[in-house]
Amino acid sequence: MAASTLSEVARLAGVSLATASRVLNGSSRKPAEDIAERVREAADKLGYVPNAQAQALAKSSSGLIGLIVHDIADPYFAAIARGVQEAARQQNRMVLLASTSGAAQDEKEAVAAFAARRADSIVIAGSRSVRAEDKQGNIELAAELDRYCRNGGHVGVVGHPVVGASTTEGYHVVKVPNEELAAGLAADLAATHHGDFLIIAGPEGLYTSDDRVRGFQRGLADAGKPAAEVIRTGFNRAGGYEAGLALADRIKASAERLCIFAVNDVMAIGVTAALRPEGVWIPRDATIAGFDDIETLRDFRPALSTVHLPLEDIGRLAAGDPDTPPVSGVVKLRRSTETPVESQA
Amino acid sequence: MAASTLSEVARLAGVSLATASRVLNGSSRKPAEDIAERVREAADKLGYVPNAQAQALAKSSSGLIGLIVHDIADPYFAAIARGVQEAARQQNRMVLLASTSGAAQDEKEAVAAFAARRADSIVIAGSRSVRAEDKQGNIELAAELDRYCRNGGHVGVVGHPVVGASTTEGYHVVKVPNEELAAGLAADLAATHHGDFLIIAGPEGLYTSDDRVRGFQRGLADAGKPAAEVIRTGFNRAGGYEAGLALADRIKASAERLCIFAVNDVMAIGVTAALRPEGVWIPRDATIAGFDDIETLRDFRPALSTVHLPLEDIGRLAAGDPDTPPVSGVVKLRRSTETPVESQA
DNA sequence: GTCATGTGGGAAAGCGCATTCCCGTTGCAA
DNA sequence: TTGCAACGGGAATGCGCTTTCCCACATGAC
Repeated sequence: MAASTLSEVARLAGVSLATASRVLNGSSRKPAEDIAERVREAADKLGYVPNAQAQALAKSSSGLIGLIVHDIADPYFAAIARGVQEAARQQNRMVLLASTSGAAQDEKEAVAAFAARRADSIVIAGSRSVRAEDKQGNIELAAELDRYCRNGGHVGVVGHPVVGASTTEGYHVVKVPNEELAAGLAADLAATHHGDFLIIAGPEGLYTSDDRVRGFQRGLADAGKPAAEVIRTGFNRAGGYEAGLALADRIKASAERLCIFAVNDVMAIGVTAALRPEGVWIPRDATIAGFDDIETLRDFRPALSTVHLPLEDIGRLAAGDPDTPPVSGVVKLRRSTETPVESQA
Repeated sequence: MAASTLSEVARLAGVSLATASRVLNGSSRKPAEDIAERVREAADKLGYVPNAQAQALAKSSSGLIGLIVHDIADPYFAAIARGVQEAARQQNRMVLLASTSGAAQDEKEAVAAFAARRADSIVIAGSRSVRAEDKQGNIELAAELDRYCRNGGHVGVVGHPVVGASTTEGYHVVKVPNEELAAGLAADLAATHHGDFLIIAGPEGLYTSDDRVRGFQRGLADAGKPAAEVIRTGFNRAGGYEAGLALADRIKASAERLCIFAVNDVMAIGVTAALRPEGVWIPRDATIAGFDDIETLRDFRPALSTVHLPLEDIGRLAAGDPDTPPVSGVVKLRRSTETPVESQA
């Protein structure tokens, strides 16, 4: 049994298709109340559910908003997704999800799929990359996006413009002041930490990571500190863990406390997790700060110093919500970078 | 400029609509290679992207799979969402997301919206509830689902059947052995813990919570222990936090260590977070176990004893992936329920 | 050479709906 | 009473595509 159609409803109510349509879906023309009532009754009796596909086809507007993330189970993206979801809800739309694990090629396919579904707008979260292996993918992605925009689509990108995208109509970037905030974090840390700094970053070419590294270094420089050494690894917990493992001996051997900046929270957690079984305690033997202020991680101990980012707002902004304030982060210094009492003075 | 259509492609290639369709979208009839090539070239030149809406309308199959969660930012749901997403990818579909914060009324609307989009199948994650205030909502939800199934839709529900749903064709439940696993957890804990047990549960009527409570009590009984006191609170971190606050004094006053079972991990984390500033240390002053084994929480210290649930698999199963093994959880005893050395013997 | 068979392309009929015309009614002013 | 505008309902068209049906042609066997 297929779902009942509008024409069935119209027939049962004894009215024309047009009238039934006008009654059931908001039209500017309002049929008389008695007729409307008859139509509604008929629809109710048949359990009529309008076919959104057909509506979309007829009106050429799908009520869909596409969301592209690396991994929906990553709390960073999940938080953004929540914001997008909320904005969609307000706009009376639904969100279409695509996970791509960050490959530009996959993202291109996702954009094409969204375009095929005639999504009203597309949100791309997740860091852009200029790595060589992504070059071809980036070009194709940019072309696909460009085409989508020219066909009237709206695109919201979190963080950085898609590499090579010519800024066309309907394309907007939610800027995240990664560099400034990282600089701020460095400044705050430099105020109390007197030893070396070390940065655990994602792979080179990842914009978000690179921005944060640059900002942090600038902050250090402004504070009159020497540049920090940079270790490159995966942009996730596993990457942090690995780096932590590699670092343990060095920390234990050194007399001075090291201040580690991991370019995102989950990496910082990974570092901490690797260091702990090695007997390296935070903040006693080393201090560490992250970035993002992931909600699920706030109960970690030692509480992680980080930079708070309004991820939900970012999602809302990218989804085109006009009432959301612009992105502004806040440095949160917590226990993980506290200077222990015995080493003060 | 609207996207180019199939008929434009056909015209440019000098073939009929039918032929173009057969070339570009998998049909059983394969046009001759030279013609096919011409069509593909034309499509390429025009940047043709098939209109999935129109395709869906014509073949009455949308390639959409709807996912209903309470909150996509909750790591539990995010993990399930990842599984659903993967299954969708394998089936060459896209997932449509809806967050409802658990209200049956909202879920009903989400189902209706999915039905309107002619989603091929719907996955409902999140706990069902028999609370009085959800009664009406549940009835409507069941009716909506029933209608959707009769119209040929497939529904996968995580955990428990929707209250009042008559098991129709196309309706399947991914059973999660909450009760058995909770019993297993209780048995394992009872083997080493000799004091009282206490359960921090979600609101009464929430199936998942109730099952875990019942299972835990049964496990205690089987081990010859008296039933645990049950505290009811919110099924989230805030609920756990509140309960922890209320519990702190009692724990401090008591000479005996209490073993707390929070019915999910985030609640357990909430409890721990509330207890910590009160000077109550886990596992020294009390032990605690959770449920779900949320990935993001695995780096918490003390490591949380819990029951591992294959959340991604659950998502995959609910999305109708046939290759996924059935759900089986595992009790994970970790540091949070370890008996400290000084109190042994 | 004829007819059955098969092959491959095209015309056309929808899929379910919104919307533009079109036309019969009604209300009101002149 | 007539004329005109405003109103409200219906027929028909089209959104972009799939698919059935039909037909022209080529091929083979007899």
